[in-house]
Amino acid sequence: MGSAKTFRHGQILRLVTSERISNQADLRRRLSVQRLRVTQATLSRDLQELKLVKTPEGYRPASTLVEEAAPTAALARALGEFLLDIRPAGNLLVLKTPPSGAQPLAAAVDAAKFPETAGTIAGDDTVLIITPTKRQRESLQQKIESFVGRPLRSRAS
Amino acid sequence: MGSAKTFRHGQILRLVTSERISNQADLRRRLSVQRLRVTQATLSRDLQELKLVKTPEGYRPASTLVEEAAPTAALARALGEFLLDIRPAGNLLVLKTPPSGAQPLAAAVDAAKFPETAGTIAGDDTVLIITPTKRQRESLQQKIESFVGRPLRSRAS
DNA sequence: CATATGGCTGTATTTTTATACAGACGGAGA
DNA sequence: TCTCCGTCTGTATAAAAATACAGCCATATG
Repeated sequence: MGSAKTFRHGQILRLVTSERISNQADLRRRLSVQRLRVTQATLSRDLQELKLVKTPEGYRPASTLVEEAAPTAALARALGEFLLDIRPAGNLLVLKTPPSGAQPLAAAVDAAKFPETAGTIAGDDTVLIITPTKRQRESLQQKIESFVGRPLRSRAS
Repeated sequence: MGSAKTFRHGQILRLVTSERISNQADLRRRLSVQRLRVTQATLSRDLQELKLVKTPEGYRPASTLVEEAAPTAALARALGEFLLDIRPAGNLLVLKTPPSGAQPLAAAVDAAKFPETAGTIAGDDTVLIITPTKRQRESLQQKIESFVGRPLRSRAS
């Protein structure tokens, strides 16, 4: 008998793909229905070996975690990659990027769906963000700056 | 001041994408370097809001978890999708699939690298698995059947 | 056969994460 | 202004997960 573990792994995979199992005690209960009695410790090891990670929706194979992350994650990446400068101007916010960086950055800003943005326009190395009021521009600017972890060139008001 | 949380989220995203952070206490330490002092409880909430999940390689945005799962996970899926019947024959194991299902199923079997398999041959709707001995075929068959959660058509010996 | 080795598991415990609860704060409206 | 509400956070605790350690069993080796 050396296939008990393999068998159990198969059952675990079936269970987690077919129903929502939110913790190891849960998994243990489901398995015991199938005459598989093991301890939580063993399941902890099993889940690691199967590369299943715990998500709010239960355990998932790492590969199928294709759901969208919070859009802010993409924005943080885009800002880190493209943002050179922030230039506020009344109710407008101008973001400078390297050549051809504006489009992807603007896309990320759009995806973040900030309530302050009335609209964005992207050129080649410039993104223009339009907000209804100066106050909202300040709010948005503050948020965007919070995503940037390094100093920018200038930010004269 | 309502952007403290947003700022912290940005910093967290930067941290987890740039370095390997293996638990919340760790994250807490890194943040405190940046003058951000919060408790573990807050970080637990933050990570949930940012949809970051804990993996052996640190916290990751759910979307970028593109690494390969354990090959058995892929096999379980492939079996669920393609396997119609298991037909043992001495030291051979024949898997029947729907039309054009054999190639992907065989690929998954190969990837699983069972020690019993001497080789596999895939036609259009048939996978032939060759094992050195009948005993090994039985072992492999048992494993494969363990991955299947539903009854199959026949399995006459 | 006797001993050694490695894989697998359970027990007991530690470590990590989630949450119940309450307080602080700011904004909206009377 | 005062009160109500909702958001955010900390404290304390509960819940969940990981792991140190030991034992068991099967196989390998002399």
